[in-house]
Amino acid sequence: MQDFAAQKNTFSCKKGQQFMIEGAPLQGLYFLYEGKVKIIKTGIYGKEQIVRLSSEGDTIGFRGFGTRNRYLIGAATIEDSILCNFSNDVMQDILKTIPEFTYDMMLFYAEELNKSENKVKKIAQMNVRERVIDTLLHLHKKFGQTNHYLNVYLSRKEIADFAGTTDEQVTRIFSSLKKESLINIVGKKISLIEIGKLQSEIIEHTQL
DNA sequence: GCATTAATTGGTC
DNA sequence: GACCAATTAATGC
Repeated sequence: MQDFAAQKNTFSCKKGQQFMIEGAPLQGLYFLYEGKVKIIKTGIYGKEQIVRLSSEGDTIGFRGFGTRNRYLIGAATIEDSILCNFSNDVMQDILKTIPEFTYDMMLFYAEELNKSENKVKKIAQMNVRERVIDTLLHLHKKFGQTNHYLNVYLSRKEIADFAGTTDEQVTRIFSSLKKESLINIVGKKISLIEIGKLQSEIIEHTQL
């Protein structure tokens, strides 16, 4: 494994930088050392859909190697990040040489596919308010909360892209949630006050 | 400090 | 619930 680890290419990215572009030729697989990244799919009208978010230790671009020769998704940093890149050749060597790694990879794929299916279901079945709440809960689960504030700063637009709606809707839902004292917002910092209530609101409507 | 961008709010379809 | 417009707040230079 040491041999393979030597063949990586580490680089850093400033906030908002797109390092993986839709339609660009494959450059292997990325590993996120530090920072946060959003995975994007751009629609025909220039609308972005955030497919998933990645934090430290996540693998990015795993859908894009081996099969097709171009990426089907894009990725951009949402804060200053450090990434490293493994080329296709290196990846294939690793997969063919280390069965344990390949097995872990397979479990990882299965897991991600499951998450993806759940997300599709959510977008299709939940209303906007529920999707925004779900996004907040996801952020809470993924990045955690310190001093009662989420450890991630996303613009309204980015939250909208993730929830599959528009930034105006996100703003409106934020204000009503704030009025209901379910969340609190100070600048870009978001605080989930009544996590239990937020969760129950989603579950009630999901299990109908 | 000024200019650009993001957030908020109201309105229309 | 999306799109547009106007105002205000925040941010970059």
